[in-house]
Amino acid sequence: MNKEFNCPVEATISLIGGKYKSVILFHLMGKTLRYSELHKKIPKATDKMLAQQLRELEKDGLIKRTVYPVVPPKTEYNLTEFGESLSPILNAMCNWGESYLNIPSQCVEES
Amino acid sequence: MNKEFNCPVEATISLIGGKYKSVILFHLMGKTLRYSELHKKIPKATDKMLAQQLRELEKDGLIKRTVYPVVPPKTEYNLTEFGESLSPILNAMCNWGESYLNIPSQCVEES
DNA sequence: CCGTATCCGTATCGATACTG
DNA sequence: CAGTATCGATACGGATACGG
Repeated sequence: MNKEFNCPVEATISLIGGKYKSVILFHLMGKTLRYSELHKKIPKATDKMLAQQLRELEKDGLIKRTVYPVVPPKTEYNLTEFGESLSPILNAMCNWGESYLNIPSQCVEES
Repeated sequence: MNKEFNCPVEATISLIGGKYKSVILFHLMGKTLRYSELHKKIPKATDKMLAQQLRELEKDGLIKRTVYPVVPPKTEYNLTEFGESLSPILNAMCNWGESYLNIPSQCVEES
């Protein structure tokens, strides 16, 4: 697999371009969420997809996964500093989607 | 195919998330390029991929394709206003890729 | 020059079932 | 609760050949 990129844009997309990756990252901005909370926010993703994308984001150093050895199980996800550095991009994507695609904003969280 | 999105970010990615789409859009920002010029800037893409992604971008109203009926053939691509509105996102992705991934910038064009 | 057509392997994604 | 395992469909992407 070729991991060299000619263009920064291409490199960036390779990290956040997955079907649910940018959405996951967006929901985790400035927050810590449990697996089930994350899943509620992205209902269309199956467990398989969600777990897989989370593993990749973790491998790429964008998110941190914390497992609490309790019953019932508890796993929390949050962005690393590296992940947080994506905020300008994620916010730009959210704003654009709202403005130009008229997507109802469930991104700007209601409390 | 489900075209409804829960989140603006997801909707945005669905338009620019293709392997070469964001790179194409980026190279066309504020410019008009011929097919061959575009291909030179994205050498890794095959003719098939480049043409396919260009068709999709055209279908989604992000780029305009102009064919000149001359010999040899001449086809030019440029962003629509809709496409230009993505500039903040594309620039953010380029800046981030340069800053955090240390990709040599061939994005900021040398003349 | 600007593509399309065909074939084909791989990666992505979904559905379902199951588990500590 | 937080996943994994398995199977299968389809989309993505590359190689090559060809055409107006």
